[in-house]
Amino acid sequence: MPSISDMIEKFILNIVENSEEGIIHIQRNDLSTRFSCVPSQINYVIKTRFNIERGFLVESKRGEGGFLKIIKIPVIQTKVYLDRISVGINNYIGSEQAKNFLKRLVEENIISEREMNIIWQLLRDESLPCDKEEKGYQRGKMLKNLIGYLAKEGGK
Amino acid sequence: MPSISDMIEKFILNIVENSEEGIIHIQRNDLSTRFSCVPSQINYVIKTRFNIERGFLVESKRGEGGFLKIIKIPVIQTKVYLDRISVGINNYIGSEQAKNFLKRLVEENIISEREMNIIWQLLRDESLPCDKEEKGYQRGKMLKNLIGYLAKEGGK
DNA sequence: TGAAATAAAGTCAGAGATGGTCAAAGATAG
DNA sequence: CTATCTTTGACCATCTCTGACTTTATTTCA
Repeated sequence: MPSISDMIEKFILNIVENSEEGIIHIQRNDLSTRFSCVPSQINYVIKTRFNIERGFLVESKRGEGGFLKIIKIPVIQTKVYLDRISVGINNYIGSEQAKNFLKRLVEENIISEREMNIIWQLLRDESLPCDKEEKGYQRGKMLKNLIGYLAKEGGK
Repeated sequence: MPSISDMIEKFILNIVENSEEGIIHIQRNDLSTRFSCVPSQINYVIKTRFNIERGFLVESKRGEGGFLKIIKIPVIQTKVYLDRISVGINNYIGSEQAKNFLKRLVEENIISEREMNIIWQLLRDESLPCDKEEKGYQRGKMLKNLIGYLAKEGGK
């Protein structure tokens, strides 16, 4: 017996697969009404099924005209990057580890030197004014979303 | 479904883009009548979409013959622009404000579209898992460091 | 000429419309 | 029986829309 979350997943997946660009906009309240569940269950589905590891990027907007934007990215490519930086969910990424990862991306022609420098400016210690633990956690999130984008756009 | 504000934005943008000098005069009441909204919603659109971060100046006149004058700021020297927006970056930077800065950097030819997307992945809400106040503070730091780098390296 | 009327535009706080987070309770698989 | 997955609801954050009140400029007319 599939759970409601499974059905919601299928529903969204179907829309994504049938979209031109692999990019769709949906509304959280629409979905929760359609499946007679609380709105936050949609967040649960997003978090567990439409994450980077499964090959999706998600952005959203609140207020009138709000939406969830779900972007499908090539999951194989993503997995390769994720494995390489060894970032599991919620993993800590130190600044050295991040720098090394970026350097490898440059060596492999996935990002340019300049892009590496730009990224570095955003995730070096001085740009994250919080304690060490949190810095690492944030770098993890930041790099995951970056990886998602790179997997979708390809190297440059 | 785009919000009314989004449609008003598009409408104004279209007029600006099709103007000779990037300078237009419109009337607040005209717009609010056309879009069946209260006049103050036009102020809201102006404030959130035609602000300095996005590269616009707005002047106005009240009374008989009143108008809104919307000016698209022309591209200027990279260094001058970076110095200028550096001043605008205070402690707290919301995600919309950050996005506006980035869009403008693209228009100024200081960063590429791809670089904008990369940067966006690193400072959007979903990449900064902390509370609101801290997100804003961190974006400020991140952007300051980024601008410092760009000022040194020059546009691309 | 100067006060009153008229015709814009500006401000701001609050209501409305979405989406997000988190922890606890409930369900299920091994 | 226990670990994991799902469901729920209370509370939070963000974006948009509205209306009452204010400010400024022009016109009218005594």
